[in-house]
Amino acid sequence: MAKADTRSDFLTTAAARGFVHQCTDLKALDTLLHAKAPVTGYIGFDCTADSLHVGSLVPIMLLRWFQKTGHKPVVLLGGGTSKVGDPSGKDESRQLLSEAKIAHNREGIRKVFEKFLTFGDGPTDAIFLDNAEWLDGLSYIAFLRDYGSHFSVNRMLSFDSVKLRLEREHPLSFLEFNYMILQAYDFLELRRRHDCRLQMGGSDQWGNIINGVELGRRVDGDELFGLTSPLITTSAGTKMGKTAKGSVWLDDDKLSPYDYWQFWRNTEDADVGTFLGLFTELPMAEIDRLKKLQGSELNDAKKILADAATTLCHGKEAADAAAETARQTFAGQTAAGLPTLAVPRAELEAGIPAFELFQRSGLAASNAEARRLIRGGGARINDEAPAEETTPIGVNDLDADGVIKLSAGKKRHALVRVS
RNA sequence: GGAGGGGUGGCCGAGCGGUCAAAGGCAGCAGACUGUAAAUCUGCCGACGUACGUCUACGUAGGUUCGAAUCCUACCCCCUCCA
Repeated sequence: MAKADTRSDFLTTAAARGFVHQCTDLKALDTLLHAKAPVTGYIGFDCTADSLHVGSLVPIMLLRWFQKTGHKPVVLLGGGTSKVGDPSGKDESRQLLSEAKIAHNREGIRKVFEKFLTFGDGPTDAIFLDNAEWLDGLSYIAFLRDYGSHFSVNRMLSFDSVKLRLEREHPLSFLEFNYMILQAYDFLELRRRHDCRLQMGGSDQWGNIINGVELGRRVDGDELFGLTSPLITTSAGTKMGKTAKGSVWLDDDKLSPYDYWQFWRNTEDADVGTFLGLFTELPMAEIDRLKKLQGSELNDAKKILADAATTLCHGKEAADAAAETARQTFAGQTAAGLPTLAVPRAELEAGIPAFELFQRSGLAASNAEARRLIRGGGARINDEAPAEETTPIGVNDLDADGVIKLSAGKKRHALVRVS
């Protein structure tokens, strides 16, 4: 990694924390960032879902550092390119999204960003842009004539994003093939409209980014820069950001702060140091100390990671509550902060079969799955295994606080209350 | 437009008239071991029913057959080569 002699705050910090993978011209970029007060830089985000998950956290944090070190971040939402679909790294063609869906997604994503960046009109305030603004109005012939000659198909075919698809004989439509051209054009527009000089992104965006850098140079004679971050996988080699419940969303409507906290708490040993650098703002000296912890002591580092990451995303209060819920739960107590299922008193008086309760609480996806869970010995009701799948659970099982605690394995818990 | 190959469960991938809810792998869930870690081992892994069971599922729609993922017909989609 480029630890070299950078002088700018931004590159020095970004490199030390593990954000830097490749740069088009590290020296020149460093000089620019060091010399000029706010430089404008951007990262593009898809509008393919109505929220973002931890998979996008690296670029989000990178923009945050960009802002903190005195520069102006631009969040470019791909309202226009979402209508095309980025083929990078995917074998399947993306589904095309409707306008209404894209608008809905855009708002959800905006909400997430507001937690991580400061927006406004000031010189280093972040701004949101949507590339639909300039892409929607493009006229095909004019565009081809003005920019088409600057793209070499030979070259484009050599980019990994395209090459992979071709080699694996997966279909790549012309529509998708155009994605990189549009992305390159975005950079040009951003330079013209906002004097944006830097595009950042994941390492899978490298090809797309250099296209933009080159287009800017050829058309406007600008010196533009590209910077990519490593693609983060867990040390087990799997893509990060999946749990039992699916994606790890950054929106508390989609994933509770408690589950978010748990996600970080369950980080593999080998990833703790990397994650602390990327996903927290703890000083590097502290991180160096934490990642040296051995064996079970690393659990303390994981808690710090979970606290810090959850605070960034959901605020201090929610992080503390999540930590407390976790502490109680794993100390064998019944914590009030767990997900709760409300059941009418009459139903509880009649008794509900154990398997049904697990299904309704969300701990099992179907009755059949709940039954398997019980049969396999993974289910607990108030910390005791139910005798049978159908054992009726009722008012007698309520504890002193009026709740029944359900557990699926050691980590997944839920409460039942009378409504 | 012509010739050939192909579309199977979350993914990859076998099956090619019954013994197929469909091999195997990956992913996932649970158990053991641990440190709410990793690795390893074990069990589970379409839905619904306590259960012999029922329903849904092998691109789509029909057909042949006692019986089809497997055969036939039409259609849709993908790939390769030719024009």
